Amino acid sequence: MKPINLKKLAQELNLSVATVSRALNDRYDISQPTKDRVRALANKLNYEPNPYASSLRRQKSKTIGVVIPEVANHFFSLAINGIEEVARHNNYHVLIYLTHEDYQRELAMARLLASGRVDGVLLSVASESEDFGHLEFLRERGIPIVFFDRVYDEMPTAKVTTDDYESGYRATEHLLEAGCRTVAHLTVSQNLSIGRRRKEGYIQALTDRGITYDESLVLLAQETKAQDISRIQQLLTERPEVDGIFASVESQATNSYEACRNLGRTIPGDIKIIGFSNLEIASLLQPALTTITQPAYSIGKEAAKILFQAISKNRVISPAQSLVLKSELVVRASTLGG
Amino acid sequence: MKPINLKKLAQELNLSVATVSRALNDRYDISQPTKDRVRALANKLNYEPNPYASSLRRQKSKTIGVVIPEVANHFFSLAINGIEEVARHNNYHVLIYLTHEDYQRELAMARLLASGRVDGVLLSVASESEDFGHLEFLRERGIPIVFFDRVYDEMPTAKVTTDDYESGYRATEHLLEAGCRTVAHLTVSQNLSIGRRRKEGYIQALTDRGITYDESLVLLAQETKAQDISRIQQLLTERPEVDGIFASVESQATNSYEACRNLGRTIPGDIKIIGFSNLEIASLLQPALTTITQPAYSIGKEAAKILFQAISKNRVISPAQSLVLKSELVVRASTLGG
DNA sequence: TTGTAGGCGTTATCAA
DNA sequence: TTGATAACGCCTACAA
Repeated sequence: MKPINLKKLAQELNLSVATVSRALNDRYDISQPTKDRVRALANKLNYEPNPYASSLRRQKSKTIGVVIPEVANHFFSLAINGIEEVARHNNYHVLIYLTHEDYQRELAMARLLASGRVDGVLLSVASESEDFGHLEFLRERGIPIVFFDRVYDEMPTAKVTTDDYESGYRATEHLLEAGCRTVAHLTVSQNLSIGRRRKEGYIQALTDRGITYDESLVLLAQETKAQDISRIQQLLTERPEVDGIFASVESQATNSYEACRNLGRTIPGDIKIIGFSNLEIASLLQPALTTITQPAYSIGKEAAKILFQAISKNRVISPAQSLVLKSELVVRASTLGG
Repeated sequence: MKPINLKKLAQELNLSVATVSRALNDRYDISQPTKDRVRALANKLNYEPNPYASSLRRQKSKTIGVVIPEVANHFFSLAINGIEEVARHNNYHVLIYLTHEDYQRELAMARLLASGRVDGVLLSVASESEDFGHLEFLRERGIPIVFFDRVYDEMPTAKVTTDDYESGYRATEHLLEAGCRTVAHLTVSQNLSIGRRRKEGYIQALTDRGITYDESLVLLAQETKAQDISRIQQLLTERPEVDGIFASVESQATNSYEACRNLGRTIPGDIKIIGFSNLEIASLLQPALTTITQPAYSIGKEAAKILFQAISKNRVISPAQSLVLKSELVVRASTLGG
């Protein structure tokens, strides 16, 4: 069955297509009786306007694009929740794109989005990303972009992030105060803003306590989980003095647990662990994991709000609209004692 | 800057719009030199065709809709990974809709999708759902639907599910073999196919061992996590003989952990727990959680494949295309001993 | 091999 | 208050 369209409604009602369209859009220049008649029939026939015809004519897609590295990750899925809520509230649709941390895919997706398919983009950059020419291209095409969590610092648009530097500092400080002397740092690509800032906080916290920063204690996440675990084990073996681990991403915290278990190291006895994490069940781990928890849902929500402001007012987004939300340190058993 | 369109390319090249269009679509009736010229300019100007104009004309949206109860859930986010992979492979875009288990939202989303916005729908039903008239409506409009995991049994279309009955049976059997005498069952709305089947497996496993099914040992998930935990505690307190819990959804397994902790019950000593779960870190819990793990990624992938077959061949989907994948029982510490 | 013209369904402009 | 018409950008008969 073909979907019903304006023409059919108009025929049935002996009205012009234009009148039917205006009636359905509740225009002031259509009489109430006509509106009622039109709406009655539209309801009866389950009329739904063709969104693409409408988009073409109005030059509005009523759709936003969300580009993220992955979805099987608590941080991003909570952020999507926030985004979806705001989008629905604005009667917008949400297209989702996963880069899988691949810069080439991010490039390709930017191209796809430059065609008018979306009215705006929310993006968290892939760790392999290099520059942001592809995103400048989007902006030139008039498509506003708001970054969340992982940003290109230099790009002049709004970014919704957390206090990564401070959180990195606090995490490290917390380990040191718990009695750690040698703190390893597991982080992500230093191309990423979050990777750099969290590490800077780590370094500063060490420095403030007179500990020299030792680059060989820093590990970057690899391709696979198995690789990561094995490299952590290698580090812990080669550097037996390591008694604290600050993981910059959730996966590296749990990888550290596995590495410790494999090596027979106890947590927090031998090694204390803290990690950025949005795991709901951090408290059920053995031992319960001390976390830096980001307000993931709010990040998504606020980023979307900024985007929709720009879309509805048709204004360029200014970097001044950026927001920095606070993460929370939740102390649990994995950093106890000392 | 306005996006470039066919007309501008045509002007620049002194060709007709039609020729440019055909050249870009690599039609046989355009000379190679012309194709080369057109492509060169299109590349230079970063031309991207307007997808909505194209959709309108071709009556194809190159987009599918994914409707799920929530995204902050390992099962669904892994399924999305599978779906996205297949979609990208087919050069399709993915719209995502979250019902938050609300039937009204599922209704509203079905309406939105009936307008030609998508060429097909992948759906996992909301627990509050009642009937599927809204989805039949979609099908009548020519939009194919494939269900995954949570299905409307009666609707004549393909469903990709897991062996829920058998898994429920095995989970219960496993607890009994580990020495449990009184097994509680935490499940979801019995409107849901998965809720019913898993419970049937539970009942049958009990019956086969001569244990009478006791309805008061079955708890349905509530609105909030706090409510769920408190009801589990209430059950464990009123029925101190309960020595095993079979949780039909991930959240209820971890809720059970919290309830036991709050009551000072030890796992697996006092109570053994098994749960459906896609938690990667089930093994890091205290104690490690025995799980029934669904092939979430494959479920998403297979469901998407069936959908794209129907879309590309323009054929109605038959229930005969349904697939039942196997879940895996992974025994860990939470059901040890006996 | 290329161009002309019409239409996909909707909305905006102008006229009645 | 309503109708006729053109246009959004693209694709495809049909014509040349």
